[in-house]
Amino acid sequence: MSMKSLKDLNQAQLEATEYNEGPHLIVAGAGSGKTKVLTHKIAYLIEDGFNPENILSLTFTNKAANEMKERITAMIGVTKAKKLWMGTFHSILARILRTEAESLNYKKNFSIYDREDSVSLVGNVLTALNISIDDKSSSAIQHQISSLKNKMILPEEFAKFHAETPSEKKLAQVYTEYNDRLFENNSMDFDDLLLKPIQLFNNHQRILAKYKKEFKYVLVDEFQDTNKAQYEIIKLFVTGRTKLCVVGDDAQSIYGWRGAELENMLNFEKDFPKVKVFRLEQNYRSTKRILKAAGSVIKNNPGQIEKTLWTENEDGEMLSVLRCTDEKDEAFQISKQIKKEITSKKISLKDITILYRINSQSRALEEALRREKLPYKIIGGVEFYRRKEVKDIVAYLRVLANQNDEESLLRIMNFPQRGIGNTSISKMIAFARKFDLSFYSTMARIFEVIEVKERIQKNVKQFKILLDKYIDLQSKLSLTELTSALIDDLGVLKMYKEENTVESRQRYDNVQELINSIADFSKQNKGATIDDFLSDVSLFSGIDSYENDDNFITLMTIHSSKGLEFPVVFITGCEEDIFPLNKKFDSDSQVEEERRLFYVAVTRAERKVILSYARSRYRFGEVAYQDVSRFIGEIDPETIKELNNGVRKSSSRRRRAYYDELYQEDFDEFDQERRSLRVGSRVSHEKFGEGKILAINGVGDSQKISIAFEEFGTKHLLTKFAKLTLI
DNA sequence: AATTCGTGCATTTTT
DNA sequence: TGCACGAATT
Repeated sequence: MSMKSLKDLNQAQLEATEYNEGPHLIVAGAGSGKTKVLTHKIAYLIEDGFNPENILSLTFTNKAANEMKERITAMIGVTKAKKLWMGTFHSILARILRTEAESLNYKKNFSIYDREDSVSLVGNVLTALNISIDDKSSSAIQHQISSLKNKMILPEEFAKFHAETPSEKKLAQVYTEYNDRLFENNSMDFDDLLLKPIQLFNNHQRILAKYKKEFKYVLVDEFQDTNKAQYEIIKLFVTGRTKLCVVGDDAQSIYGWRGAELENMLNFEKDFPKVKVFRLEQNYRSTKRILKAAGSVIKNNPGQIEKTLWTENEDGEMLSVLRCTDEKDEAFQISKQIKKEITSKKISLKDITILYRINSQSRALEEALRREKLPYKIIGGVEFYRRKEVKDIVAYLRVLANQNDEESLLRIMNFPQRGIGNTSISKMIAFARKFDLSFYSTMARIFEVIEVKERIQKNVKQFKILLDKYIDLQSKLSLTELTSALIDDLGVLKMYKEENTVESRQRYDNVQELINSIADFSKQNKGATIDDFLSDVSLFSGIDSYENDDNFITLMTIHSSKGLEFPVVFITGCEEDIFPLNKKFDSDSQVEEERRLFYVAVTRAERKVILSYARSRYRFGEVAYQDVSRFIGEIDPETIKELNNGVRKSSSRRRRAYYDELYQEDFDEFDQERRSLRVGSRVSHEKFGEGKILAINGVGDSQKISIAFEEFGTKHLLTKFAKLTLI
């Protein structure tokens, strides 16, 4: 072993790093250093003489890929590191697809539709076919289509073998048309980026052979989250001679809803005989208490890969629970706790994260943090590249790159307003379909579309001239110059400035920011084309932009938090119907996935976990009364305590600033209830008579209470059944 | 064709 | 609650 750096690996990590024979699976528990193993493995291989361009390393987020690239660059230098094939499944395959597009009868400048684009295309298809399916939204139908694609069921197969009921038959029709339109638009959706390569490789053995020869070592991170198509691709690349290393944790599989098949991991040993399995079980992140709590919850899931996560870290603090009246109170109490943490314990804001199950929970939290003047950053939510003004400009770039991209073209027809309304557009679409033309070609022949008013025909003509000018300029200007000139020509900045509202100023800034980000991209990626930039934009996700440099509290969904760690973690909304979500309709397997999500949330924490739940919450426009999450009940009572006994009284003046009188009543009632449960209170029990509370352990239904009764001695009772009255 | 107003509906999670 | 979409109005 030549590398010094291998010294800081533990025995299990070292064995996994050094093993480079046949297919192997590394079962890596939370915080067990799997990224370290992956990066060391790659660096070690290259030092050993392996060609970096023969290594394919696949991750799920760009962020994970970038992080690995950085670490490897630090170890082996930028020249070699740059040659690695390293990225998300989607971005690597998009790259391959651009190279091989012709073999699929696509042009290499194809557009990539994100979810929003796909939904809008589905909407257009529904209108065109004049179909509705059980009153489902286009977004629901898009999701169904996406699920089919994830299972690798193509339109023909679905129509032939799976579509039986009338709704299914209609779905088949929509699915078929949707896919045809994608092809005509020279566009692919996210799922196509996985499906098309499979088609490509199956139909062109020579192309497959080329990549098989290239990829001599394939590494896959977050293997538990691969779907059927991704697994298929891995299998295509890997033959007897290829080396394959997959890393994952079945306990952290949280993308079942997106088609991830945990079975890929559980059955890995069946698909690849003579597989060698390594386990990373030592956790370096969390305290003993946190691991115990997380373990006590996840053990309620059957059928896991056997492993025991342990740590040499200290016991640590108890996990704590904040019981709150409603979502506003929850946000307020969390702010209070944060202030306490930063003043008393030298914890800075960037050490703290607030996690939630659904994005809509962030609103109340944001409001409270703003009021308390606590700086925060939201990861995900409405992302920069998904904002209307940004998407509008991006749509222009897409049309410049790919004139067949009808979705983008329709988006900008009347942006900025040039008097081409829906009526005229519908007429043009009708014309295009009738003569089997693309929308763009129809624009060239606008004077033949006699249904459109003459004045508007001229506007269309003008618009076409503008587009052609920039299509031509593409080859003469840099991407940054092109975009700046275009934005200038469109006059959008001027438009936003003149509007001069809070919103328009924001839009102004965002468009400026887009120009900056293009300049930045061009600098980072010398020689990159407009297609490269557009690929990047489509495949960008909120978490990719996360950097923990500035001093902010981080807010995000639990899904986004995967792979990250923070000293202090707040897990909010621990209520039935939020977390786990939709308990009424959930199958066991869905609850199990929610439980794994809970496990992910808890194991993000290094030192402290604070769970919160609200007794009531505004949902669907009305107050819903919430039950405590079953997951809180599953946590080992020895690791958890309630935090906010008596918090309310001292803060009543503060509270008034937050709540109207209606809430006030509720609080006082709540105080009464809390007071009866305090340690030291005297209580009376039906059978055992009077006594004094010695201790309260746990929360919710599993809460236990110890009482020293005068005549019957000390008893440990479940609070739920004890029927105690305060004396 | 654009603006304004009102109704109804929605909430997972994301590459 | 608040957003998106459709009808009504200018």
